[in-house]
Amino acid sequence: MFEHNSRHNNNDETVLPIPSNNETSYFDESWTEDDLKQIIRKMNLKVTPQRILILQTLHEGRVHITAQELYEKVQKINSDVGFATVYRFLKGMAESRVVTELRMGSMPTRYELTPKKHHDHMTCTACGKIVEFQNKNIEDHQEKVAKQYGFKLTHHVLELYGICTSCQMKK
Amino acid sequence: MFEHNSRHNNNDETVLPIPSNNETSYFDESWTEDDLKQIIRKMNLKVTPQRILILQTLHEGRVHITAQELYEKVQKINSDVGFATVYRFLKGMAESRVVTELRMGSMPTRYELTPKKHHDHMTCTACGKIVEFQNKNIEDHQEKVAKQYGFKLTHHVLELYGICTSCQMKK
DNA sequence: TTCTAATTGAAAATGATTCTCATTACTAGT
DNA sequence: ACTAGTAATGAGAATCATTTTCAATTAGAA
Ligand SMILES: [Mn+2]
Ligand SMILES: [Mn+2]
Ligand SMILES: [Zn+2]
Ligand SMILES: [Zn+2]
Repeated sequence: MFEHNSRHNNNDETVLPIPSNNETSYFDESWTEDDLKQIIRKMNLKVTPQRILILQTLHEGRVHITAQELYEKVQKINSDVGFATVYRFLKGMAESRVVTELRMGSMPTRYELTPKKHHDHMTCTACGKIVEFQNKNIEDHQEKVAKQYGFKLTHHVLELYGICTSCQMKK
Repeated sequence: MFEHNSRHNNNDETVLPIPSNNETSYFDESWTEDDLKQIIRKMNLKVTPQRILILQTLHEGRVHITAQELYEKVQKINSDVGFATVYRFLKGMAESRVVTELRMGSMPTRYELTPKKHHDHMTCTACGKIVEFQNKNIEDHQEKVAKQYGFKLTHHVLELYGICTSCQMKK
C-alpha cells in the first residue's frame, strides 16, 4: 500500500509523503562539499573537517538517527571525531533549526535534517515504525489557537501514537 | 485578558480553557480518602499510605509538576516516602493513563492528572508559561491522518511553542 | 604568517530516572 | 483477627544520555 516509497530499517520504517526511489539519502539532491560548507557558515560556525563529515553523514544516512548512531557511522570513516563533537554540533544545528530533534517517549533523541516542507510523525508503539505526514489543516488550526491566545508560534511538536496495519493483524 | 481564570507560579502559568476560581486544585471536585483508594485499586495496585499521599498531593497541588517537586511536597507531610516510590507510582499511573506525562524539550518530565476532557499545551519559550487548550478540529484531523495510513491511534502529543503576549511586549 | 578566539577529544561530571535488595506491609483466605 | 504469600517500600547504587571541563589544536581574519 505505502510500502513502495518507504525506506526501512528493521524497527524503524519511514514512509514519506512524497514518492522517492532513493534508498540511502533523505533528500533527492546530493550535497557537494561546498554545499556542506555553506550550511555550516550560515550557522555562524567555523568550517572544520569534523563538522563537514558529521553533516555529510547525516545527509547521506538514514533519517531519524540518534547521536550515538551518527557518532558510530562517523567513527568508521574518520576516527578523529569525538562524540562530544557530534553532540555539540547536533545541538547547534538543532538551535539553528538545521536539524530537528525527535523526542519519542523516553528513548534517546533522534535527529533529522529539517526538511523544506514540514512534516509530523506517527509512530507504531508495537514495532516502532515511523510514518511521516503533512496536514495543512492541522497546521492552520494550530495558528488559530496561537492567535486566539496571543502567542507567536515558533515551532511545534505533533506526534501520533498507535498501532500500524501489520501490527493490528499480528494480534 | 485571560488572566482572570489562570493559576500561575512564577515560571509556569496555566490558563484553563474552562473558567475556574479554584486556585489550589486542578479539579473542582475534592477527593475523599475512599476516592483515592478506589483510583489506586482500579489500577490493580495495593493501597498504601504512600500512594494515597502521593495521589492526594498530586490532586491538590499545582498542575504540571515534576517528580522531584512532588517528592518534596510529599516529604514535608510525611518523610516516610522515598523518591523511588514517587517515581515508581508516577510511572505506574502514567501507564494506566491516570496521569499524563509532559515532556517539554529536555526539561524534566512534568505530570498532571489526566483530565476527563483532553487538552494540549502551548508553552512560552521565554517565560515558561503554559496555556492549555482544546481543539476538536485538530483532534478530528489527527484521526483522519491515522485512518489514511491504517493506524489505530492510542494517544498523541501536541505541543505548541512560541512567545506569549507579555513576553512579546517585553522586547 | 601571525594572532586569537573557536573548536576539539578525552575524560569526568551531571542529572533524571531506574534498579537492587533486604525489610516491611497489604490483603485474600482462613 | 491471624497468617501466608506476595507486593511494595526506601536507601542507595546503577544507568545512561547528555553536558561540561580543560588543555591542546585549528580556522580564518588581518
Ligand atoms: Mn521525519
Ligand atoms: Mn495540562
Ligand atoms: Zn507496527
Ligand atoms: Zn512568556
